[in-house]
Amino acid sequence: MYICTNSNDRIMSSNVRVRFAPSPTGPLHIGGVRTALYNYLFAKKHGGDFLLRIEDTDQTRFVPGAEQYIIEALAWCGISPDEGIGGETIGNGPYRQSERKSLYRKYVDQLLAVDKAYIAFDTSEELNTLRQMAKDAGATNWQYNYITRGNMKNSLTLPKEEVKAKIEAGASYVVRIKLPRDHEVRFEDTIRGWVSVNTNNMDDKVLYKADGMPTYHLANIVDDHLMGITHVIRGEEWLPSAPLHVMLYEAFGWERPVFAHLPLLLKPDGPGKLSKRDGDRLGFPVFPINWSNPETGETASGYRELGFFPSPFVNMLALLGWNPGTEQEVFNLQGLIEAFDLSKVSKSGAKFDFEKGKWFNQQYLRALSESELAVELKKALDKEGLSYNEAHLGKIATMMSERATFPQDLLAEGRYLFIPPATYDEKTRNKRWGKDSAGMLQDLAARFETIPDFTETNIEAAFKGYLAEKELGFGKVGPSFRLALTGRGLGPSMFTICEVLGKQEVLSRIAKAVEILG
RNA sequence: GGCCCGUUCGUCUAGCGGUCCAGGACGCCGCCCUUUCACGGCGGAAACACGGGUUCGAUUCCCGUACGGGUCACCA
Repeated sequence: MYICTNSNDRIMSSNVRVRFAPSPTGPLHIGGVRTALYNYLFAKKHGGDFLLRIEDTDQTRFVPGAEQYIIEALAWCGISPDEGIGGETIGNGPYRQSERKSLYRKYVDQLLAVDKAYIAFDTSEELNTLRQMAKDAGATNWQYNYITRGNMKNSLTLPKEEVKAKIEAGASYVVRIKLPRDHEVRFEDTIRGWVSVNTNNMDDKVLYKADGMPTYHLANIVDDHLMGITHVIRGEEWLPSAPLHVMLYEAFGWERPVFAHLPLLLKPDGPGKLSKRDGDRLGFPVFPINWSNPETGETASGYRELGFFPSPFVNMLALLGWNPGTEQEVFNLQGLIEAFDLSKVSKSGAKFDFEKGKWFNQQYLRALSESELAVELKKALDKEGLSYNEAHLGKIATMMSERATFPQDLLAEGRYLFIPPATYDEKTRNKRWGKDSAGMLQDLAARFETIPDFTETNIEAAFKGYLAEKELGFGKVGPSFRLALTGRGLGPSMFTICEVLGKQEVLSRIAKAVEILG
C-alpha cells in the first residue's frame, strides 16, 4: 500500500504500479536502463508492480531484435517485470501497443464526441510547407493551434457533410486534440515541483494517425489508465509534452498518475544528452550488453561483455542522479530498493563518468569470496583453454584480485602463473639483471631443491637464509628472481608465486632464464 | 528563435537560513607501508555562475542576467 499526499495534495492510497515503456527502435542505452531501474526500485520499495510495455506505434521504426535485447538487458541487471512483456501477464494485456491497435479508436471517438478533439485532413506535405514558409519569414514556429486551426482543412472549418463525405470517400485524416485557449496547465512533478504551461504555447497534437495507429501521446495515456499506472517516472525529454498528457487526462475525465521527470544522462565530452549514436566513440560502452543489428550488421559493445558484474553496473547507474542522503555508495540491488527515494533524485543532468563506474566494479570484485573469485578465474582460463591446478585457483584469484577491475584481469595480470614467460621485460632486464644474477639464481635453485615441503613460508625462509649468508640485500636478488620466474618487474609476493608454481616449475624457469638472460 | 527545466570541487554529489573560510566519493598529487606493483593508511590541491533584493544573517528564499540542457513530427 502506498500512501502519499503528493500530487495536488490529494491523498491517494493505492497499490503502486509503474511501467517502463521503451520503443523497440534499437538497443536500450544506459540512460534508458537507469529509467527502468528507477521505476523498478520505486515499485519494489513500495511493494508495487513494475510493468514492461512496448511502445511500437511507429511501425516504420521497428528494429528486429530490439525487444529481445531490452528484455535480456533488463534481466541481466536483475530487473524483472511483474507484469507485461517478459513478465507474468495478468489481464491487462496485450502489452505491445501494436497489438492493442483496435482498442484506441474507441477513445478517439469518445474525445471527438465531446468536442475535445477534431478531425484534420491536412497532409504532412501541406503542413511542412507552412512550417517552412513560417521559418523563411523568420517567424517563430508554426503551430497547429487555436489560431491556425481556423484556416486549415478540418472538421472545425469544413461543413459536416463534407467531412462525412471525405471520410466515406476514403480520404486520409488524423485526429488532433482541441486545446482550449489561454488555459494554464499545472501539475506537480515529484522531482521538479510545480510546472506550469499555458495552452497558448502548445499545439493541437495529433492523437491518431492516418495509418490508424495512435500516436505515443494517446496510446500512453490510454494504456497507463487501463493498466492502472499510478506513477509515471520517465526522462526529462518528456517534460515538454507532460502538459499535453495532463490535458488528455482531463479530457477523458480520468485521474492522472503522479509524474516524475528524471534528469538526463549527458555526454562526458561535448554538450547534449548521451545518445545511442555515441556508441563506443567515447572509449566506453553506452549499452548494457552487446548489440548487433541483425539487419545492418552494426554492432556496439556492452558493459556485460566488458567484464562488468550486474550489481556494480546497476549500483553505478543508480547513483547517477540519485543519492541516498548518506555517505554510503556501495549497494546491491536489495540495498538500493531499501534506500531509494524519488525525492532524492537530483534535478540537473549528470555527465557519465566511466572511471567511477570502473571503481564500482572493482569494489565488487574485491569483496568476492575466494571461491567466487576462483570461479571467475576458472572461466577466464577455460575461455583461453589454459590448463591449471584447480587447488591453486582460489589462492591465485585472491592474490590477483587486488590489482583487478574486471574478472578477466585476474588472468591477464597473472598469466605467468599458468604459462612460462615467453619474453622478459626489457626495462627490468636492463636495470635489474646483472652479471652475477645468473649465479645467484643458480645458488637459490640449489637451495630450493632441498626444500621438502615447497610452501610459501619455507621458500621465504630459504630465500632469506641465502640472503643473510651471502650478506645480500633483498633488492639485489629479488627483482632478477621475479624477472626470471615471471618475465616481469612487478607483481605479488614472489614466495606465493613460487608455491603456486611448484618446485619443478620454479627450477625449470630459473634454468631457462639463466640460459636466455645469461 | 518560442516554450519548459536546470546551475556547489575536473566528474558524481551532501547541503533543505546561522552548525559551511562548504562534507563525501571517483580521478589527480604527496607521504607511509612494501623487494616491486597493487591493496591499505594518512595528507593535499580543487566548487557555492553573476547581479540585485528579502532577512539580524544567505550556498540555502525571490527576481533578473549569463550559461547549460530538453523540446517544438501523422518519432517515441
